[in-house]
Amino acid sequence: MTASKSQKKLQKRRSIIEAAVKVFAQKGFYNAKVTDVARQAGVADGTIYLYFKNKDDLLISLFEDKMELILQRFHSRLHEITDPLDKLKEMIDVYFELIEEDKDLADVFQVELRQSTKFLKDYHNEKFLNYLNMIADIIYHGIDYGFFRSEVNVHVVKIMIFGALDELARQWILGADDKYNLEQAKEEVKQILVSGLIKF
Amino acid sequence: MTASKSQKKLQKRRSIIEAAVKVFAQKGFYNAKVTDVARQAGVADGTIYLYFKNKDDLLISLFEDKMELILQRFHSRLHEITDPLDKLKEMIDVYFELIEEDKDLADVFQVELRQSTKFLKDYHNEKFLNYLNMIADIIYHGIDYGFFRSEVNVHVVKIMIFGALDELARQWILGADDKYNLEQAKEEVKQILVSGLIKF
Amino acid sequence: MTASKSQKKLQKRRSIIEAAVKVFAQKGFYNAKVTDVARQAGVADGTIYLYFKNKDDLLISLFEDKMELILQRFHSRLHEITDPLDKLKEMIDVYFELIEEDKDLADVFQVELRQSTKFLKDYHNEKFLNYLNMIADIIYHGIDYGFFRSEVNVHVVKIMIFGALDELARQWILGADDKYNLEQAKEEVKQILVSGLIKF
Amino acid sequence: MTASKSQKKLQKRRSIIEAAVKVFAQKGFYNAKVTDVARQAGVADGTIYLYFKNKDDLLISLFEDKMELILQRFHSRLHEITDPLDKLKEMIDVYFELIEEDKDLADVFQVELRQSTKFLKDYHNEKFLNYLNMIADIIYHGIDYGFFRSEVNVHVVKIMIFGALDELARQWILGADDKYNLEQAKEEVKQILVSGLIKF
DNA sequence: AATGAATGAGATTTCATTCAT
DNA sequence: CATGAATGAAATCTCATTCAT
Repeated sequence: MTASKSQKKLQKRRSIIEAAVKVFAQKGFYNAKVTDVARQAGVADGTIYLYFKNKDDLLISLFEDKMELILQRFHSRLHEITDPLDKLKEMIDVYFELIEEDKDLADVFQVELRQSTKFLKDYHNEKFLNYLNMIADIIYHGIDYGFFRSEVNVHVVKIMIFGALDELARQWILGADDKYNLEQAKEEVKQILVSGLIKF
Repeated sequence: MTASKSQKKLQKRRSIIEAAVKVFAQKGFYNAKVTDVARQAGVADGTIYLYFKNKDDLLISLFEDKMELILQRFHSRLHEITDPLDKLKEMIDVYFELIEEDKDLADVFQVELRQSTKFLKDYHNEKFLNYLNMIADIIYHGIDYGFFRSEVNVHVVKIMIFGALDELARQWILGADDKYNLEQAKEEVKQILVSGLIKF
Repeated sequence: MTASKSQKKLQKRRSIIEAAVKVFAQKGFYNAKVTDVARQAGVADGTIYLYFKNKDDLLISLFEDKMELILQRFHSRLHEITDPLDKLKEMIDVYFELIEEDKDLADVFQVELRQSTKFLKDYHNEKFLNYLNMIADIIYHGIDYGFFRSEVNVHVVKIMIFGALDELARQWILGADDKYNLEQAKEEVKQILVSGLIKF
Repeated sequence: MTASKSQKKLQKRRSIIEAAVKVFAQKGFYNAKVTDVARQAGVADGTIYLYFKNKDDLLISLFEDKMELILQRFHSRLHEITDPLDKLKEMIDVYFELIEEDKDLADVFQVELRQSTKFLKDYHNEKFLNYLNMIADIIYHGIDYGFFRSEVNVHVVKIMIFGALDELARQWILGADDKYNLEQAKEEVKQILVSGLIKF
């Protein structure tokens, strides 16, 4: 009984987060009203506060929950690949898949995630660091296997890669231009990164 | 007389923008109050509204004015360089110089501007496109001179480069980690991009 | 339950309108602060905005609600009278009764409503037209019964009558002079109008 | 020299009042901004305050100046007429002439004048009383000459007449209906008032 | 647990008025 | 005398959060 209750609670918590993703993506965190999220989730305003401490907490929880899922996805798709180049390429594929799959979620990646870093200086953004480290691990793996230049500054490169992918995604989402599709972007990025990292 | 008058007006406009950069960087756009900006600029609240339509307009004006200066800086530093690799490298140098020179401005560009829905979505961002095109021109120049692979998808690459630089800057500004200094980042980025673009 | 709920809402809406009548009459629409109305109604400032879109809407709603009641009063008092002269006289009696009963409401109608440009010009005033038409109907009735001159320009006369009553009410309310009481005014008006309209 | 200076001053004062009439008529006193009046008058904002103590004073001055002119007009047109009926009819003619001549001025009569009565309770509206008394004098004159019923309550009737004319003017100005022209209204009013007042 | 009406602090913005030029 | 940029008090309205039902 307690189990089913907590099951139900989790369910509702999730549906509020889902609503928040949608609303925050559409209006931005600051312009989104708690009422908007409540209406989207089909609950009363007050109900939000039974599941989250306040609006800020909702953003953080949203971020953590979603990031968790994303990290799982990366892990499950990458952990069996041993070839370093394949691993890097697969990571890029998974990234663009995620973007294509859920534009709203992508927006969370693009904008809210950014904010949250600063937003709460105290809040230590562990999930995001895990994400960056996953990229770092791919590079380290490539260096260990002798595919990538050993003098690569992994810390810098992981940020570079994240930034590059991120910005391509943003431009695609904003639809500011239709001069490229994600497929082309994907291939070009792979090409540049592989050439940039590989040892001759 | 008219000249000195409009000179004075421009002066004040500029000082309000300078104040806004400082305040927005410190508190974030949404948490910064118009009063804060006014106090920082040493003017009355109402004065802000003699120079800007509203708070959003202040942010956008800030962006446009500053971007203008930045583009000028890039132009004056790059237009005489003909060697494609030097041109790319110099662009990266200028970029990081700008970041180092004015951390507050960098913060507003990197973080606060991303938060303004209006800015991101509604506002048609000509100055930003000019910036991206400047990067594109450097690549085209390299291709023309036969230094870069001719099949490079310039449109994708310019976004990649922008994103990579941007993210490195943001991470540095947020000071999330002090595992790298800008000097290291600069060199690593040059290395990767040159290797990634160059024709063998 | 839904009924009692909406009952309660209506109750509060009404009490806000009642408070607005009092406050607007006392300070004038433009000088009255929303806070004043809220305090008078015993609610928080924000509550006003749960029931009315804005301050203007409060004034318009006040007018519509009250006018509705007034029209009902006229109707219930006049509809059974068939003698045209009695009908005209009763209308005048009811009018002055209303004024005497609620001086504050009268003031808002006579003075404050005139100030709201929006109200006077933009707002299409159906309720007010109903009111004028009620007067017109009384005249038509008198003409049909052969009591009033058949060549009377009803459209002009209804406005005249409205204006005359209205101004008498206003002067009485403003208390600019205490040279007459409503009773005297009532009789004089009846006398003049009847003599003015009657067929010999 | 002092004379010509004060001549000039009067000129400018008058032009500011003229501007105020236009602006207040268009926007209403409360919605009109001092800047609007200044621009309309072709002077700087601050200049207004060289001629009037404040915005309220501008309204009062406007009212007094205009009322003065109006009273002069009535006087010059009525003082030579001795026949009471002609006098009453001429007054009505002059009234509608004034309305037709200057719609903006009419609006001042219709709306702003109203406000001013309450607007400043302290301010004793002498000019307006003069106006009402002019009407009263016409009635007294008619009674003295034995044309009008001697028991007429002049105080009430003067207000009635003012109200009736006023409302007809307002309805015509607002153009709410084009069901009557001023000519028709004029004749109807004369007819009713004469029949209402006359002694048999 | 859920609701949603009510709260009230607080932010943006306006505009009458002043005063240095 | 005239100007108009600057002021800053003050008002409307919003919205995160609470709490009685």
